[in-house]
Amino acid sequence: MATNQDCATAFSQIADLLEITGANGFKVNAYRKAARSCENEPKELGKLAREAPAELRAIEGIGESTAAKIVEFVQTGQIAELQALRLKVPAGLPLLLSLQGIGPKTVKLLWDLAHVTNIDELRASIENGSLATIPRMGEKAVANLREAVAAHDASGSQPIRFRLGEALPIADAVVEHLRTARGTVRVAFAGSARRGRDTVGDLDILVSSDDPTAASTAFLSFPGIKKVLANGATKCAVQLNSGIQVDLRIVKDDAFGAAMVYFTGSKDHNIGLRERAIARGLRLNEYGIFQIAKDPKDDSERPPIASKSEDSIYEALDLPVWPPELRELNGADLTKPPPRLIEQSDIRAELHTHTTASDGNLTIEELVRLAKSRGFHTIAITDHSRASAQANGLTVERLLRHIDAIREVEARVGGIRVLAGSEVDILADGRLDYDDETLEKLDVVVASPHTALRQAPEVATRRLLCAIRHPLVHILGHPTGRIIQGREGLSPDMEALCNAAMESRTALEINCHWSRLDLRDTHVRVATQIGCMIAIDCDIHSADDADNLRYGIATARRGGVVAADCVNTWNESKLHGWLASKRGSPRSM
DNA sequence: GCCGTTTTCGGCCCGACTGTTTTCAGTCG
Repeated sequence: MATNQDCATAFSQIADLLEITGANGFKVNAYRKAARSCENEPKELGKLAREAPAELRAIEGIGESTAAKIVEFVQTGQIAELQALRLKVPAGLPLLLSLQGIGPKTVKLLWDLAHVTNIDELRASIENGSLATIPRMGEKAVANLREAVAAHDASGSQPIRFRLGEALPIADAVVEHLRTARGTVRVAFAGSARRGRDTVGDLDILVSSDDPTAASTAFLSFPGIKKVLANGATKCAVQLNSGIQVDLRIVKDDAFGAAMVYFTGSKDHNIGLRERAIARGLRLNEYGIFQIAKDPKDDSERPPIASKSEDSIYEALDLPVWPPELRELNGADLTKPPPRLIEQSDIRAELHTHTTASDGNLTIEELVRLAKSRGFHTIAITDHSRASAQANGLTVERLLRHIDAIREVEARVGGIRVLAGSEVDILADGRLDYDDETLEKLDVVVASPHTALRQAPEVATRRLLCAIRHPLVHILGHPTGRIIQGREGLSPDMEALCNAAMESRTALEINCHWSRLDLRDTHVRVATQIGCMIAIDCDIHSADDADNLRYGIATARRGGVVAADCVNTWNESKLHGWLASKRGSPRSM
């Protein structure tokens, strides 16, 4: 079955092959845009193609031809045009596009004039000197190619992406490093890190300065630089020892807002803004919004209509200000005011934590004091159930003693509600790991899948529906069990899960750990559109885990979550009222 | 190939840096 990612990959491949064969650039871009649309589409394309193919056309960037290709792909497992292109172009050539500094023109040049058809032949032609004989291949160009091939040999062909929790601390450190440079006025990170994507390809840092040389010098003194990729008057790029690329742009402070819009992206959002500017006789670039001169020969400089702040750019285009996390390609009407998204400061409770009783390294009391220090009114202690033996899951007897210990700490510490809960395994067949009699003794039940994470989608859907509809379950924990760059996890029918969660008043978790972020952004979008309750929890095993909240919030914002949707933002009485509503007789305080 | 608040045809975001060339092509974001 063709997944959304499969469709995206197929369109990307068509774009690569067209590009190498010298096809029209706009056609290539159209396929690239179609690929991004497939990747970002929350609905299952396979299901749409079978049940409502006409709806494919409603997706931004999908037209008559690409819609037909999706249907063809779903029905036959292949796309004739892609097959035909593969016959025309040697199989090893598209890989060359992934090398740093090599684009389609160079690949075609290598193919036509040096008869290079794969990376091994490229390596050979570099070493035997034959490459240097073709046009535009000077000493430096050949040296750069040699380095690009070496980098590919070292890291493999997959472009390296960094998980948000790995990238943001580096972005913070670079920003901090530049803040003290002479002449620095404002400094911030932009790009996909600012948009809160679960992985990022590189970091974009923006600085406004009245001394650009001081700014770039400071940047190049950041510790751990492996290689300087570019070093110009307004733009620098380096690769750090960790492999991540960091780009710096330096602008005058007057242009900081326009530059932030530009470098935050996404690309498609920027194009949308530019098209709107053009329709109004304006021009938008990273320096501001400008009136287009009536006389094309008139190149005198005019001051921008707007440039200083991001808000001013949106205002000048008669648009509401879009939060970075929603500046993606999702067919959104830019004129429609975006929701007021949840913020980290809205969170008042943590409902998923582990102590030394299972696999955490904090005691109950340490966890409670941590939650109190964050100003929370409630914390739930939810150690693993017995099936998670590798995590020292609690037997029923241990659980009962644990509940007593939790009550004792709550009374002793005071000033915060401490809930006795459990993260109960959802067994492969959908049953829960404790019987109902045991579950009824708990204030909060988080039900999560930990094993059998390669089940077929239909089986996984049935399994998770059992847990969602179980009358004693409050929260479905990390619903797919994915580990970013580690394992795919389950692929349940998310719409079915969300509809059931809505009916049963069960919350769906966004697990904040940056290796999980599960639910992922596209799933959250489905959930908010249906109106589900969302739980945003740090799954705390150690004190540091509490700091992962920012990643969960970013994912929630990308999915359009507003504070009211999220049970962790509710005040004490509303939260406890909901928890108790799934119990016969609520515990009295 | 996609798309439409001038358009169903004729547009399609825009600028910086690098390297190879003497005015620009290619890549990148």
